[in-house]
Amino acid sequence: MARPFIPKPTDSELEILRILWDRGPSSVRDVHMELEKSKTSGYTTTLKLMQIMLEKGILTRDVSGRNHVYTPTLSRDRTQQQMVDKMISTVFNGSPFMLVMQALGRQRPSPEEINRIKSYLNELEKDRKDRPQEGKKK
Amino acid sequence: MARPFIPKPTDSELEILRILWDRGPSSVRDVHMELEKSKTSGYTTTLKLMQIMLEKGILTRDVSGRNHVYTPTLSRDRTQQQMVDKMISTVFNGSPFMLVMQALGRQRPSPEEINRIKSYLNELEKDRKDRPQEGKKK
DNA sequence: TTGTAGTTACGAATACATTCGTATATTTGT
DNA sequence: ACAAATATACGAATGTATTCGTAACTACAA
Repeated sequence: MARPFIPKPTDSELEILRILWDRGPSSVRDVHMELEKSKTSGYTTTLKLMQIMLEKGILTRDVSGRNHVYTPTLSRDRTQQQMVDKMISTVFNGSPFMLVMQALGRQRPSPEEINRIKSYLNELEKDRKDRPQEGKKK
Repeated sequence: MARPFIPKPTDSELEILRILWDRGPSSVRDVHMELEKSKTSGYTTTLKLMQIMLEKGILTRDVSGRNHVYTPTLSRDRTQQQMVDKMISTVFNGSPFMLVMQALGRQRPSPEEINRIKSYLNELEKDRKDRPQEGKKK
């Protein structure tokens, strides 16, 4: 049941993951009610998708109760990492920098966000000077 | 032949696009020779894929010469925009800021890149003060 | 206990992606 | 002009994603 690696989720599967990340562990019914707001497919379709995601190792489930409760195997953060990495290597020629510039250009960040990015950049600089080799801080 | 909209490229199609963006307009032979370095599939597979991409409107081609020469319909930059937008809305809860932070955390940017990001942020701030409504500058 | 509502399991239809074999067409060297 | 080499076009097999109908199961109320 433990898989060698978890395959990349499809677009439909990502919609379900998004709901589970937002809501926390949920039943098929819960997910489907949320999904209905943007899609027209039926309940058994949602069920089947989640069963397949279970097979793939994308979800785990708790079978003990009245109805099954599903949870994503990977955190949103972890999945973001994987997708960003893949995107950088395929579309951005391996340059995270280009992705950052592109994302900044998409929608203007708020003044507060700008400041948070700046202070993060400062930390990176400081870090680099302090410990040219290591990666960790604090 | 003009399509209402160009569909999102698949992973295989992205590999071909990457080559075309790097090389510029190319024949199937050119693309396939490049593709062979990382894949094992045959020449006619590459051909078929590029024909399908033509059908979808992802590529255009020049048929006048000895062999057909294909060109991406959308620039790398334009495609990057679309993919970044989609990613932000599906995985990053609609927040470009989160994507920026994630990308910065992936691989340490060089000091020069840090400076370029900073000066771009400064421009954004300046822009905002000068013209709180408009988007364009210069 | 039996029916009803709500659930999960399963099989199958459809659509799209990927792959290749083979047929057809075109260029070029002799 | 002909053969060999190289191109494109086409059809079909295979695999995966998406969808749903229907069967089987479960809890609960009457």
